[in-house]
Amino acid sequence: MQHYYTTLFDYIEQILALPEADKESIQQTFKPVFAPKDTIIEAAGQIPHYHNFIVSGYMRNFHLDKNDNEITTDINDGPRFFTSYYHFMNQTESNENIHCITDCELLRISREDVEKSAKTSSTLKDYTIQILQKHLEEDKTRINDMINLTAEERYEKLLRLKPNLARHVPLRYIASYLGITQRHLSRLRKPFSSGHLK
Amino acid sequence: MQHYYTTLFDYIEQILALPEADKESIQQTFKPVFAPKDTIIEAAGQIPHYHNFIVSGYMRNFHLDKNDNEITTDINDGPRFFTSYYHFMNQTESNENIHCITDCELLRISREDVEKSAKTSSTLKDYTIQILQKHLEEDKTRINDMINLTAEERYEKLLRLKPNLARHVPLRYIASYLGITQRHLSRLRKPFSSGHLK
DNA sequence: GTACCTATTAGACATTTGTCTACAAAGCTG
DNA sequence: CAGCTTTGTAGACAAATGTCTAATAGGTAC
Repeated sequence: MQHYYTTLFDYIEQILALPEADKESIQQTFKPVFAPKDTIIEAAGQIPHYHNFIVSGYMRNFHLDKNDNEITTDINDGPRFFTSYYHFMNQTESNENIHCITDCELLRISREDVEKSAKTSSTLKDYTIQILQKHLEEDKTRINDMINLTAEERYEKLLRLKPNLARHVPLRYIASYLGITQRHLSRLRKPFSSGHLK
Repeated sequence: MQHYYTTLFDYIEQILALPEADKESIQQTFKPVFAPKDTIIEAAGQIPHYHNFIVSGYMRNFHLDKNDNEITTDINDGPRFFTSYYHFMNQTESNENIHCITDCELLRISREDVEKSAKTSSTLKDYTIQILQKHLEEDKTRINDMINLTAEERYEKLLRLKPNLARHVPLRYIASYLGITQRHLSRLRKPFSSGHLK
């Protein structure tokens, strides 16, 4: 299980130095979990129990709209954090399901252990701020892309930034994530499929 | 100028208790500024100097696309913070202009004073985390709306949540913010203009 | 007041995207 | 292998949205 932690440490240390004491605290509070494909690790209508770090694998957020269609609002792969953060922190009912699209290796920490760590670690808040800043910037980029780019450009960009995504994530999730129908994504993919993509 | 600070204190205290010492520190580090209509308080291509709190007035973020068209990515009114936060914190070059659409009353703090406050205030980080969480949740809602709602529904929602906005903000900014052309917004507005809107 | 802006609306037409439906390919089960 | 389900593709048409252009209305300067 050690590679779970080295992945997390590497991820954090890209942003911020991580004192040895914090590493030990992380090893005690973050529990490794293997979630097989199609596990729902947090369900809509419930208060999120854990803050999740994806070591490896693909996950998504989704909810049901008024017609019971699944709306996929986010898709990501490890390594990175992936949590209904606001509802986890405030312990309010989340409206989103967190779904393992593939087998996933996770590290997760409970709300109580976050509280405890906040008392012992002097750097936890700094790290939290950095992560929130990073996610905020990602979301701003995504909003800009929704405003500026056509559906085709958004799809092209997604392929460019995450070339393996289409190999692991069903297209209907990707279509929803891009804000278009599956019919239209299929149309957009046609030019790509002849040649450089198999 | 005291109403500037009471507005900020009220805003913060909706979220978190604000010790008297922090109030004093805020009065020393946040400077009141009156920015007349059409002031650009931070320009694209430069490192943001200040973290801004809008006491009153309407502001927007915009940048130029490849064809030199203005893209408005955000519009907000006071009271709230309004800053290119990521670039302000990391002191990197921002790609966005911050523009006062109307006369604006602002409180702003320099990067150096943020550093200083971080050392004296024990609650600054907590407050930063809360604000970031709040803004992150707002952005997630906006992404969801871009995915789920039609242009008409987004416009209707904007009118509902900010009924005064259309009275103070030119429609071309609103169109860009909604991710549509001005031509199309004009089309959407037609049903509204007969009757309940003057 | 006249001339000149700027903001907004709108017609005509093109393009993008959605809806509904059907079908084919791939995977799963017994 | 046969049957079933899931996933992706696609035709035909409709609706939403963009492009280009022009027109109108308000405000501002002189």
